Amino acid sequence: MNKRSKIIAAATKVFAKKGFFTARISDIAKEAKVADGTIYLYFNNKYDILISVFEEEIGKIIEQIKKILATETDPKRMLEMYVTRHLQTMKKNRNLAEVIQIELRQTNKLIKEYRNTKFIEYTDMMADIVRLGQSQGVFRDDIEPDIAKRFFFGALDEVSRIWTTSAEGRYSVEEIAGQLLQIILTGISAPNGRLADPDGCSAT
Amino acid sequence: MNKRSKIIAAATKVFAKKGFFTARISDIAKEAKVADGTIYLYFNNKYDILISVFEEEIGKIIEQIKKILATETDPKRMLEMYVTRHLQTMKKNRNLAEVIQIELRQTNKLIKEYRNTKFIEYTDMMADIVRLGQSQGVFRDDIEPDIAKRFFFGALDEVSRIWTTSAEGRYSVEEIAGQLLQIILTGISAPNGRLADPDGCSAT
Amino acid sequence: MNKRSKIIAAATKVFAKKGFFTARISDIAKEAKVADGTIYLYFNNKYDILISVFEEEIGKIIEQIKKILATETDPKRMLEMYVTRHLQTMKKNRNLAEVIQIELRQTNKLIKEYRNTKFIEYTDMMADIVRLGQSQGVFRDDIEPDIAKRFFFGALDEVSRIWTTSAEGRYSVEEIAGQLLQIILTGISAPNGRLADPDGCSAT
Amino acid sequence: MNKRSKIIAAATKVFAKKGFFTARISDIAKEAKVADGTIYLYFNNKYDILISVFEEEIGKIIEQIKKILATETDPKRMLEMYVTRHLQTMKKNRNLAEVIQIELRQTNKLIKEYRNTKFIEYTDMMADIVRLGQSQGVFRDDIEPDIAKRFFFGALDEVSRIWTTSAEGRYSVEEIAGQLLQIILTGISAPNGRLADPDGCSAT
DNA sequence: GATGAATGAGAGTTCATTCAT
DNA sequence: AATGAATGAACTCTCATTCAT
Repeated sequence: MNKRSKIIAAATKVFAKKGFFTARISDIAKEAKVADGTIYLYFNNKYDILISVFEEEIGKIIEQIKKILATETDPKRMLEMYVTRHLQTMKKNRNLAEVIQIELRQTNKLIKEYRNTKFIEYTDMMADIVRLGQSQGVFRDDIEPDIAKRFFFGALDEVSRIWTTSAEGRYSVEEIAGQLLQIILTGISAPNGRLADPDGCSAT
Repeated sequence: MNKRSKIIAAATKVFAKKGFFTARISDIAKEAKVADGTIYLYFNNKYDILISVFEEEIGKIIEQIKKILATETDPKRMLEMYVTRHLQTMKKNRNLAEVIQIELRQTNKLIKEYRNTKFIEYTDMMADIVRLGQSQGVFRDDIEPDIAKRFFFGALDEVSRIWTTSAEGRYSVEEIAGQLLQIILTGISAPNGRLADPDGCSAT
Repeated sequence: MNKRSKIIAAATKVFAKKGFFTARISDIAKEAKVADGTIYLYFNNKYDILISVFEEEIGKIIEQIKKILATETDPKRMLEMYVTRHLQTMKKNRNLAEVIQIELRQTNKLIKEYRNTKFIEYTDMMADIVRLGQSQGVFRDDIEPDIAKRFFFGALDEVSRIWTTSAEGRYSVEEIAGQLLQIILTGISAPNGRLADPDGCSAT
Repeated sequence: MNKRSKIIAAATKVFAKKGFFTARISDIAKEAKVADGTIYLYFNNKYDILISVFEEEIGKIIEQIKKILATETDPKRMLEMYVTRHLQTMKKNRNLAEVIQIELRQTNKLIKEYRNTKFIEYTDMMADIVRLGQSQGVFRDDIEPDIAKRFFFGALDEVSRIWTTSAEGRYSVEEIAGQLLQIILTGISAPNGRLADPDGCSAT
């Protein structure tokens, strides 16, 4: 594992634990087992590390989900995969989950010139699935894909905090994903469409 | 307007604009038109200001929504009111929206001993509405209220960012609320129940 | 008791407990049961309070000792009275003892222009006793009164810390005074003079 | 000279000149020709600097005096050496003298948990000399060594202020030491003992 | 490339002092 | 005369960043 990757991994862990501002460069250096100065051979400054964590780690998820979605054409199944995969990743890699949740909202304030394109790409995938479903007539036409993507991402993001907040961490990914999909799929399916959910109201 | 309220208002504005960490005490003081030291007559430290902003401002929303909900008994209408009111407040008071979104996730890291009870109270109101609907048979029984509350709050919170992010700020509260309720209500209504939405699948 | 005296008393107590720098004006105000601002009706600033404590409290001791010494003409007895009285006062009024010990050395650094005349007056009384004894032939001629006064005051001052330091506080004023006088009187008495101490070496 | 020593030296000088509280960290940094932050690489905080100055500088004196005393067995000569050496050091290193005089009394108030062990060690050396003399029958038995050590240290400490106070700085170490030893040795010598001082009353 | 000691700007907080009431 | 809320200058300490080795 090269130094850069080691630093990214260390930064993810430290940012998750302490938050961007409270984290010190020396914390990251210690975690990565390099000298403080070494970090500046690979990154311009503290913000650059944050952005890199984002881009690289979210980049990985995007690749994974893209690959999975490529094997599927049914919008409902695609949505199911997206949701399940997201929750799986977040449960497994809680540090990343924390970093996304915490820092996502900070970044624009910190670095005005930075457009978080990777993240936009990630949520836009969901909007695309919605559009696909609408064009096939399986999703309601009266849903705005750009609102829906926020709606779904927000729901996913907040729900996945369930594993970092201690209280209700007992739920499995499957349970959570099931509940979410229940609501989402029922909610956006075209009224006369065929629901993925066999409990749906399509049976006459 | 008393000094304390002036400082709370100024802090809300400054935190919203700059984020908690980037905001300087002197920024808040200048905004509130008081001396730096005056702030410490009303608050113990910077974190205390943050917590106070939260408690007081969310407290107000809770009061408002409680009052509204008291006039209504139909769970679907209650959910509608909750959603609409939340979005209205957030659109009107964008600073508060920002502070909630940005800082909500930071607070636990900063002040370990702080349990954000007001916020929990706020989201628990939604879990209660879901439970009420289930007991009346109008909401699906297979929805976990504690997961649903996260789902809905996350969706609401993320969706309301639409007004701070410049791009798609064109949507009105009514449009957004309509979209959300469309999905939510269809998604959680009992399959055999009568949907508020006339386009529902109940017609055989 | 008038306000000014109340403040002086409070300041003595607070300075003794916390030291001049660590003491806050509001501490003194609270102790004196007056408002912070009231203090500035009687004193120019914090340093002024310190100086006043000195002048007034040491002033009292000077008066007392002057009165006592007036009744006596034997230099040895006078020295005895000075020593005993000093130790008695310091044991009884530990706050004052602390203030003298702590602040005496600070004052010149704080206020360059301030000459602690009262204190000089106090120690000069001892030099005068020595001179008197020398003129009467009961004290050695080879002792410099100006060195001796420092010697004796330093010894007295340090010894009286015994009551503030917890360890060896068991000694009574009489014991300590006895020990000191033993050394001092034997030490400065004229070799051929008649010692107050019967164990002296005058017996041929 | 390493950085730590440079800072200690600078701090001694600055504390002596301004006193602990009035001294600013930046004064010490400037005097030591390092950056403010550098100080915190070697010391935890301002108090830590003060304590270190003490421990290190008094430590040096202890070593020196220990070495000298090791060459001597006569208690009277030992006392003479202690006194002379102390005064020599204080005259030469006036800054240290000031720091000891000023700060010695403050430290306990500042840092409750701090026991100034080095200092206690230093004064206890004097008590030991007294005990040794008593066991050899050359010092009076009726002197309490723990009171005597305070007596002598207080006298020494106050007397050495003579060189910082401008007025009577004309005296040489030898003169002052002579005067002190005159009083001390005469004062504590056993009545029937042979005095070091040939002018003593032993000659019949 | 790698190190980590050194830097110094900057921020939170305190508290002596003021002044409107 | 008395109050105490308000002020704002000043200080300690932190930590991102640099650079000589």
